[in-house]
Amino acid sequence: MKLEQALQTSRFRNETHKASLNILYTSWWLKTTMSRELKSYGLTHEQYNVMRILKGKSPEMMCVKDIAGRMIEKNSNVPRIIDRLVEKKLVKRQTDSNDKRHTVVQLTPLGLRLLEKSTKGIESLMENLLVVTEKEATSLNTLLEKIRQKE
Amino acid sequence: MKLEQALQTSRFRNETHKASLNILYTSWWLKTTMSRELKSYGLTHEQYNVMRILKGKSPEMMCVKDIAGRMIEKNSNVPRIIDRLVEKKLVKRQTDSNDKRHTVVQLTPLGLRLLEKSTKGIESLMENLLVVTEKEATSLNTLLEKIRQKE
DNA sequence: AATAAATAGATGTATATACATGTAATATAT
DNA sequence: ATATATTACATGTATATACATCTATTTATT
Repeated sequence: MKLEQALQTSRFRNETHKASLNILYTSWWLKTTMSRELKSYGLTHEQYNVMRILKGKSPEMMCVKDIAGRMIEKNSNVPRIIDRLVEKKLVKRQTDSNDKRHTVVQLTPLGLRLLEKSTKGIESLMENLLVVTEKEATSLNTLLEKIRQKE
Repeated sequence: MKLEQALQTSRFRNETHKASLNILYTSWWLKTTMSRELKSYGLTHEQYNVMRILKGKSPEMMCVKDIAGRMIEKNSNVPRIIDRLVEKKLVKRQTDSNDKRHTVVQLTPLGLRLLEKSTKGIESLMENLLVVTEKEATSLNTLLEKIRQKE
């Protein structure tokens, strides 16, 4: 869908302005589509993101700060997301014995199984949804990093 | 900043997977940067978005549904965002006399002045921040619309 | 005209974001 | 060694998202 149609407007100052709205809209669309799929596993996008991060280091435990540093949205309130995962017994949380300021977190076997199932769902969804060539994706990555150059 | 650095990982299945994370991250970055600027005017990104939409049609009044259809995030709870704008006397809200189901909304002179000031701030911020050529921006727009082709 | 269906939006709930503040544990400075 | 600063995290608050449900009004059906 063209952005003009999605936002029901064609008032863009220039292509760069349009691109910024296009990024925000595409991100919302992606997140929404993924969230709908994740809902069938009882997960939110953020809970899934935390679990993916934990999987990346497993079977090592990770502290809250390290998880937060890998989150897409850097202001995520990771302790609270972990609260919900603990309630659902998808992760285990304990105080680090070496440094009691640290809270370390780990996927439970239940969490790992759910992550694997949901990841399959998400990956097949994305494969069908996002039909661009590797070359186009590379070009997109380059342009997005260019737009963030003053980060 | 490279995505690898932002997310502290280099585990991407392929360029398309990386692109999806890149879109989500760039969107978060953009939104955060804009929100910081908008905060100096006492506005959230969503409140600003509603006000921009109202300006686009002013001096006509707009109903809640029409505003919602133009929002970037389609699940925005527009009545509640308007609540906050009404509290701050930035918009005026009333029932449509022709169809009492409709609530029509309009910027107040105060709202219009604040919008003009904040828009100047946002535009100069973006101009300095997003340094890509028109050509690159066009190419980015094309790729984002391609990635959403199955929308 | 009376009834049913559709529409607009208000409102409720769980979760998340954004950010401020509080608290305990550890590291650093004197 | 004691005081101070820093770090890691928990927790509180306002606002937003995502979605369900309720209510008032209008439109369509019979």
